[in-house]
Amino acid sequence: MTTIIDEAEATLHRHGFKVTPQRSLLLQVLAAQANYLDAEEIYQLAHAQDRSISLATVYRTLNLFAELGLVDQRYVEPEHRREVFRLADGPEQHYLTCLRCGTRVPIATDLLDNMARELVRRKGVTVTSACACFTGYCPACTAELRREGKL
Amino acid sequence: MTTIIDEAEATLHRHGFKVTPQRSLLLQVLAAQANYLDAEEIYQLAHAQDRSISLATVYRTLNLFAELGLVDQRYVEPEHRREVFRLADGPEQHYLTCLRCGTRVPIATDLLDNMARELVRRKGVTVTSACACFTGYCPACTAELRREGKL
DNA sequence: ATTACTGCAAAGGCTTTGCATTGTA
DNA sequence: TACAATGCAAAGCCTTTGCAGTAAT
Repeated sequence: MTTIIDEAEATLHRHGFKVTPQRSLLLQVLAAQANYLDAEEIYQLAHAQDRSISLATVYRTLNLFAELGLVDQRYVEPEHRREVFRLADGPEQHYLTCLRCGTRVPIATDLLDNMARELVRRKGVTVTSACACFTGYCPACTAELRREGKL
Repeated sequence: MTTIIDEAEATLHRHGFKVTPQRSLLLQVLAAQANYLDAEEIYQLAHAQDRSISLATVYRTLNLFAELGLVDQRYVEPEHRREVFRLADGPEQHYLTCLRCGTRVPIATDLLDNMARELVRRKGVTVTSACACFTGYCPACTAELRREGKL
């Protein structure tokens, strides 16, 4: 059985890139995560397993992976300045970030797909990628704030 | 008749902030623009009218305006790292940025509103702000690329 | 043996901040 | 007059890059 990691390494190979220990390690780290992580977080996780890996390599590798379509490279609220990455396994995920507790609530992708489709229909444009970031309150905090009469 | 600028200055005053020439100038610059501008662009426009204004003041002022709700502070593709600002006059505007010619195609706000509403209905969250950035091709480039058989 | 990849440290781009000065209220 | 706001320059934060050494194919 071929894993995502195997496939990714095959992609590297197919494009003439070398499969280095650092790249394998980063694939392994990414494969173990469901959520988007920033470069620093990815670096920390990798560094814990290989003390010699550098942040520069993490950045270079993530950018390479993004070019090859192996990872989604995005921005999310509220740290909108920082890039986050996730292994491209399934459809891109979008979130609402809770202002109160920081939770990231996933947004059903069909909502965004519908929006993109409608946009294409109405305007005659082509959509190649979309980024939707919502800020607000998660269900738990919404309920709590309502209880406190603050919403 | 009270202008947007008058109202903004009244807001400043009401919150105990001083109405300085720099703030008035920036309001004037922003009021003359329909689109989102980045800090540097705003600085250039202001600087043309007042050689002594500094970029630091532009940043501080824009952040203050954002806190007071006087401007929308956003990120747009493909310069997603750079903040852009626009006087908060009417609903927030979202765009699809054309990869080929750089045009920004406005996205009908009802699409995003619908999405936010559906999100609230399905998940029980509260949405306080939304950011949608689409990347792709504008209608003209979409048509051209189709003609060239590249789409 | 090549040529790409890595680590390190320095630089880059955008934004913020410390401090002395200026100017509004 | 008092305190906020400004300009300047330096620092901060995230990311990229030059270079010499290292390693994958």
